[in-house]
Amino acid sequence: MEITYECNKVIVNNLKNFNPKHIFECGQCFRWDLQDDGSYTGVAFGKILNVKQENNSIIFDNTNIEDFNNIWLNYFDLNTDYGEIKEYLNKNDDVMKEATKFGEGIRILKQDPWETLISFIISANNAIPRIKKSIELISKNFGQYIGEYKGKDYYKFPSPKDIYNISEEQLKTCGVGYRSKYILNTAKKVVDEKILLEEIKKLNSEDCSKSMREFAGVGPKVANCILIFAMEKVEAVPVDVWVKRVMEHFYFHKDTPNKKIEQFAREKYGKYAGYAQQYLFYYARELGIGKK
DNA sequence: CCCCAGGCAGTTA
DNA sequence: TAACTGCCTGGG
Repeated sequence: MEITYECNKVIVNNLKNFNPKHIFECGQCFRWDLQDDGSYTGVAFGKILNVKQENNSIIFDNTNIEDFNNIWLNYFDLNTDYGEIKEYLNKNDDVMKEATKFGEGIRILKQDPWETLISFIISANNAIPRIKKSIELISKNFGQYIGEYKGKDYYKFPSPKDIYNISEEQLKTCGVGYRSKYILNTAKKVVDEKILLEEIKKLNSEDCSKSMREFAGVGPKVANCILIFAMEKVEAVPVDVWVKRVMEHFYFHKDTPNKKIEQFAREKYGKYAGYAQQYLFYYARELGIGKK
């Protein structure tokens, strides 16, 4: 990995295991949008960034050295060796060999806990395009304006206090439906009880999950998503319909309870079970594996 | 028109 | 503690 700096952009050469499409379309994030030139523009930690792959380079546009080192290096998990992870997962597992080849450039983003908490409450029983639309509207309507990039305005994801101060009716205009109650309750709980998600992040996997499930609208699957995508618990295995389908298709050959699938994955893939889940999810969803 | 989507909470037995 | 059911919304 060689990093060079130019005016308003950071270029990383020879970065292995990094593919913007795989990263942004593997279901872990909702605020990155594909542009006409094949790049992705998104907002994270209050900053607008554009990511483009060109030959052997990844170009991070609209940023500088400080932000790259302080935010993006960690956000994109650039110090983790995904080659080693894949090697570990692929051992004695032909399905995983295919899945890691298919989503070779996946990286688990280290996202903001609050934004991830609300985003995955919205994700329950919902479709990705609609989740994205709701989060965009919530940010636009209730988040702080950041600036414009290539003719489009961008907004921060609203803070707990920002959401605390809005009504259920206002929130429903963002298309979240019955989840509005959960979102408002969660904002109220965080503000009133002065909950520090960064402290919860320090807990072990089990306690962290327990804490998250105290929020309305957070069950086992959503909690595991928050754990892996924001709490750095890379052994967490969210079992959604796609992971359920792919696991039943390749390993169980029959209808299996989600809990059993989670347990199986954690035993089979150990400390990297969360990564395994992510490769399997992307593989299954893109190819429609197990879909009736 | 009907169907369902990356689950959850609330209610039964 | 497992099984069952309704649920906002909008695109196919």
